Amino acid sequence: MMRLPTIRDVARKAHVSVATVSRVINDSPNVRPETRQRVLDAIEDLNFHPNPAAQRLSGGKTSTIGVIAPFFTRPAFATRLAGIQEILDESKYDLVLYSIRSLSQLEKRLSSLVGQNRVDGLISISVHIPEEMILEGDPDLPVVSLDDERIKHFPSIVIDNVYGGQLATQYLIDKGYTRIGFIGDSNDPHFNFVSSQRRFEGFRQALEAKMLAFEPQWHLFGLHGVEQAYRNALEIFRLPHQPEAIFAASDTQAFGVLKAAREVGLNVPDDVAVIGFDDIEASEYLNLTTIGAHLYDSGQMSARLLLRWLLAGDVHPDKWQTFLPLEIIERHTV
Amino acid sequence: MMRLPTIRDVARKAHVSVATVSRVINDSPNVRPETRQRVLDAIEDLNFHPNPAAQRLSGGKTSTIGVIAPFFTRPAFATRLAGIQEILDESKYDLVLYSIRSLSQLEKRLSSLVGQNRVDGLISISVHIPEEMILEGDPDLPVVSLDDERIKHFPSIVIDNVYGGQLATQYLIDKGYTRIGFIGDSNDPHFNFVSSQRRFEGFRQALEAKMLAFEPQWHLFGLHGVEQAYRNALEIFRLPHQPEAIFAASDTQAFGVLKAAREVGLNVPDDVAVIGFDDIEASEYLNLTTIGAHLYDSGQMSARLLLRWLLAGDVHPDKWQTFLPLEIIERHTV
DNA sequence: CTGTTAGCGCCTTCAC
DNA sequence: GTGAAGGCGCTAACAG
Repeated sequence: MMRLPTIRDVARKAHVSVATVSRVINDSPNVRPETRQRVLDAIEDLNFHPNPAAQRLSGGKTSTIGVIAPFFTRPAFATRLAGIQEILDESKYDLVLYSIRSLSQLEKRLSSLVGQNRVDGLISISVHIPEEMILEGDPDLPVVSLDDERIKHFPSIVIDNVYGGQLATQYLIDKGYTRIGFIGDSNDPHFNFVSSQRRFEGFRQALEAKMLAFEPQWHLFGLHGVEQAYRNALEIFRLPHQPEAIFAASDTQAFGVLKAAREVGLNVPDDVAVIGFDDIEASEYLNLTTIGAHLYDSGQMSARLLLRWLLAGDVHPDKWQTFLPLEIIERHTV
Repeated sequence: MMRLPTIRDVARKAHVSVATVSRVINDSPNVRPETRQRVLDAIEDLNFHPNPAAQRLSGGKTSTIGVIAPFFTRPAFATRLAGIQEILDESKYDLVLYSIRSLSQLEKRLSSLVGQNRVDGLISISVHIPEEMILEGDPDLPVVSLDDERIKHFPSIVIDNVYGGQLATQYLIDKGYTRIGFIGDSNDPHFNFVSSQRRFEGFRQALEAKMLAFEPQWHLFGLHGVEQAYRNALEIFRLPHQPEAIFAASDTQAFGVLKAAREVGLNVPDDVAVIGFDDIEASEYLNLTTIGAHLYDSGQMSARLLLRWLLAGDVHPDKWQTFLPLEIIERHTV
């Protein structure tokens, strides 16, 4: 197995200097068309590809974008990642995946990244990155935040969770339900996610606006996941005085509610209506009525934003914070 | 923003040569403990991290593992990827994600990878990589294949789909069902996946072994996905003479069957039983009885295998092909 | 055990 | 428009 061709081999073959070859590789303008063509031919003949490591070392750029995601905790993340992937795939950037399982791991990962010139840019999905670490350690690093309302110093793509909570609740109200329960997250131990709380806020506001009953025993919180939601829903369903509809802070939790309803023999939506939030893939299978959060699109948006930043050198102020459109996906659980 | 410290800065500070610093970085044995410590201290003081690009260029290694996956087509892939991620996360290797959408894109991607020294190793999920491309272009590239029965020249982690098909079918038979239908994939236009066909083969064998009815109109094939499976199942359910149970080649398709059953008012499992294959996450939400294929674990296994290969220089013959254990996950649809 | 030195492959002034 | 030469940060002989 022989040595890969280098820029020098190309230069020799095309009877030019390495500098010229470098120029055509980086399509610098100052090359006569015919020499350029000669070089191109040589490149073709030799099946030459510039060595990325050398380009990185010499140019100071990595052609790499890091994506930080709390991978395993929720299905929505994979969908967003897929959206990012699709966009980066068409670019010259490699996508390297950093998956984290806790805030402390996030910090570790960040300190191994920040100021080390390992990536040209970063996208963080859902986790709230410690902004000071970046501002202090590598203030010029382009970072785009996806799905974190709390971010301050970086451009972001966010869900208006309060509004989303109102939207879901209002939808239930419009459908004629007046006794509405809520199943959401207790404080998240690993990442301090707050979306559930914000959605609950929207829920309350919508009820208040209509002066509807707000029964504490109808609002239960637990660790995120099907299981906890299932248990909490069971508890609610065993109440003597039950709600007619339940708003779950996420689709996953809505599945738990559905499971509980099935178990106690409650028919959905006739006996109890259920609406979720996110519109993950499985929701379609389950015919879950939910709030669509454009997961895949938002991944694409974040990648496009970062790419433009990398290209233009800065981000247009209009794009600093963009709210995702939210929409009701009507299926069969309401 | 000042220059990052280099190996030279460390050398100066520790009063040694760069070679020595390099030695302690790569923990080479030939360094006196006290000098090593001195170097370590200097590294610590300067917060020095070796520049990966330089290491790659100089050492000829990339510290990068490429993962090739048909990302968007099926949920099972994301789960496997997550397993890989977890293992690589603990290693020094970066995981760069290559997602492909067709066989032709796979070839393009491969030719940009093979022989270009861009990755130290490759894991391919579910897609059948054109082995000659690698054998000819970069015979020393470590490649591990995950979930592709057809692979010949590389170590692999595979599902025995025929056996799995038998297992599912046998389970149905044991439960007393004798009239069993099948919903699977027609020929896959993008990737030539064959798992569905193999599972069908197992299905047939199990029926034959028990001399059970094999009704062509009970076996329908379509593009992979909920929708097609749903349509096909509807068709079957409208037959005058219906099966009592249906084996779907994947969980996703089983969801389509469930949806169809609900729609025509068939109760599962009383009127019709349904078993799937894979045990993806959503299956738990849906209480789907299925064949568990250890998706996450298999991702981990493939990563461990590749890591060992990278470390040891070769793979132990015993590990050349490992079949995943398959198990019946009993839930509520049978 | 430690230091010197020559690359790794490419980019980028700076001359011409 | 093109070439020569230095350097990016690190590793790997080769000496000593």
